[in-house]
Amino acid sequence: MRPTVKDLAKAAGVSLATVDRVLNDRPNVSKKSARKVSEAIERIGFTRNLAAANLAKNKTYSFRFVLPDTGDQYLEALLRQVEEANRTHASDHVVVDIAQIGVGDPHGVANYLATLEPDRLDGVAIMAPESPQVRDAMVRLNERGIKLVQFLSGQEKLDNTDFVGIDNFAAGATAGRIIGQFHRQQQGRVLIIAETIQAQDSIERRIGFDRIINEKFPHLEVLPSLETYADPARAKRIIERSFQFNKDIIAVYVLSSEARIPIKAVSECADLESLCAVAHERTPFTEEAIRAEQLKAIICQDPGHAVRSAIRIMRARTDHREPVVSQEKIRIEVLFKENL
Amino acid sequence: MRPTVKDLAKAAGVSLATVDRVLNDRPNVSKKSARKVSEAIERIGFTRNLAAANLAKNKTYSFRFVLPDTGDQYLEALLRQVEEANRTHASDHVVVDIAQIGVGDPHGVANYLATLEPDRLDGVAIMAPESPQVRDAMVRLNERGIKLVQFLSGQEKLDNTDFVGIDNFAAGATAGRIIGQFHRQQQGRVLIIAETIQAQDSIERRIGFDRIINEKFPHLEVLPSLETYADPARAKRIIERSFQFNKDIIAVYVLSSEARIPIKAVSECADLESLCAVAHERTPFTEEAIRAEQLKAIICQDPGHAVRSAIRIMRARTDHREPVVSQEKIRIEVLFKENL
DNA sequence: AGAAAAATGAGGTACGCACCTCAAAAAAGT
DNA sequence: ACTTTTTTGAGGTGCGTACCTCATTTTTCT
Repeated sequence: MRPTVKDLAKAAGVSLATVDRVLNDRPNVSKKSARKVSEAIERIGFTRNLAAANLAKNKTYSFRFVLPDTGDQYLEALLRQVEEANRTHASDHVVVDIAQIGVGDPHGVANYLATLEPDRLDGVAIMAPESPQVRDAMVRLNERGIKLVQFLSGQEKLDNTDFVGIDNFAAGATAGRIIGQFHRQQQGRVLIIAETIQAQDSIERRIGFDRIINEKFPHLEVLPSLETYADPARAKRIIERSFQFNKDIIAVYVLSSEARIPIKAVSECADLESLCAVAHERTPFTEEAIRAEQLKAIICQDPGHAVRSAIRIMRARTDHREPVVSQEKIRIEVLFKENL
Repeated sequence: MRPTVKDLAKAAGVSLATVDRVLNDRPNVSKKSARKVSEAIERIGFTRNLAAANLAKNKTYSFRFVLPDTGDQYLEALLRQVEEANRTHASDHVVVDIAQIGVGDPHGVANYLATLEPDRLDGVAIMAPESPQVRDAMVRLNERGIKLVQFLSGQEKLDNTDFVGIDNFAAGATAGRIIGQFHRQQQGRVLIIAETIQAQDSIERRIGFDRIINEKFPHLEVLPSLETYADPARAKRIIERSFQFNKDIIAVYVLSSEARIPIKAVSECADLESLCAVAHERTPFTEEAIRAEQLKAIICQDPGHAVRSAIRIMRARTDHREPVVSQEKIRIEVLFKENL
């Protein structure tokens, strides 16, 4: 049988009340008693029954995902996953909700974070671009005791803060590997398209991509990144011009998570099927495109896994447990038509 | 607040005892009362607090993984994952253990399964090759009330039984896609190696592989499967002969989960780096090989995810809940050097 | 109508823990 | 040695559920 607090009290030679004081950091415990208890914990291998503890505390975990208010398909998938997680965890006394915020306005995000109170919220998973204000607000959130997860976003990693997401250098390198291997003997140029290259993740992917192409596939020439600014007309214009000036484009790599605009623009001025196009994130659009062999590969991170991982981490932190590292590592998935 | 049994009793207009009788399938309940209770459950959205229930029942879940006793690296990884899961779930009143059985002997496996008692074991995850005896023993396990998961194995899927693993047709097709795309304009032959083609998963992978090569990359010729029977000397002999008779082998696909023997044999009679070699499962060996670019891609299923998934499913079934389908789907992962 | 059977309600105990009070003991300060 | 402060122990209550007993009511059967 697993030892209980009673066994622990007996083993430590103190009363239940003292054990309780030690376990829950209550005042008025002598060093000697504290030591006796911790020693006994080690000796008999006591672990608190979290279910019983939460029952007694009548605790419900409350977590929030702070996400951008853009409307792209990847974000929609995330929203769905959060809602699903909320449903499936409801029986677990875990409540998850969403706040969508204009991430274009770092000040607004910071203000929002400043309003969050630790008595009503246990943890926050934040997806927002790097910015000093937000960064600062996050540090202060942490200080107020709200557990923090940097979620899928191209932020610099804070100390003592968990991160859920992929290594974007590696993701870019993977794209480079695929495009390179598909064109081992064929010379040509690679078109790179991003929504904006201000985004940290796009920058990192680009670096990873360039590195492997230069090193392993130097017969390919990587063009400067085009920026669509999420504007279809602009995308069409600049991509069309690129194809005019570069007749030997043989591959396309879309850095950003919203592939729809760039891929549509490319399809209007080139024969997409004969190009080797690689994009990020599985969305209805990219899925359709890979089925039609317009995209040759998709590099993605499973949003469901990401959401669940963030929740598990916030929960572990709230319980003062360590998250299980191996489970929380988000893999860089590569999808072809066959393993969708 | 979440409704409790008390709220439920009040809402149904019956006593706590009657609610208890309904919830726990105890006798002596009139149809009318049963109906009143179930109606109230719907109306107020009652869900049993599982944590409290398990506390009251003092329940520990007990699950067992029945695995082959072969010593290959993939199996070792599985064993490690099960042990890790056992550690991390210990605080959850979940105990997981392992039985390793000579799967070469279906009779032995069936006998073993017959000894398992439902009062000491809640669920079993079985990894064993297809065989009528085993199949039968599994059905009877199910009848005795032990929850069953078909685990990563090339068995025909039983009705009313959960399966954890990948679609091997799709896995083979993915291998075909990779090899095909890497050699779009280059003619040549593809060497296929299996431990034995009796194994259901090897058969399925081969079919999936052939299908896509024939359809999309007909300039590649797929050779008949070689069988190593896990014997390095034999592997070397037959592979050497294959390379002698077929000078234009440009790719190698290893069907089985143990890639070490075939890949080593190939490396001794051909220049592995210049071939496009694809294998299954991430093991220390395949990882090393892909780092050295001897393997170009690995197709795998995350053993950690598989183990955790099996446990979650067995647990859900024991609680009479439905598993969360989306979370339990095992992805076909594709690894390159860059996204290891 | 009466007896037997079935259904119901009221109440208690337990699970492992958190949190509370109050009296008693031990330690610290004067 | 005395008072004050700190520490300790004993005990209780509640979280939401399972499981048990027993008396009482309702239904069913003859």
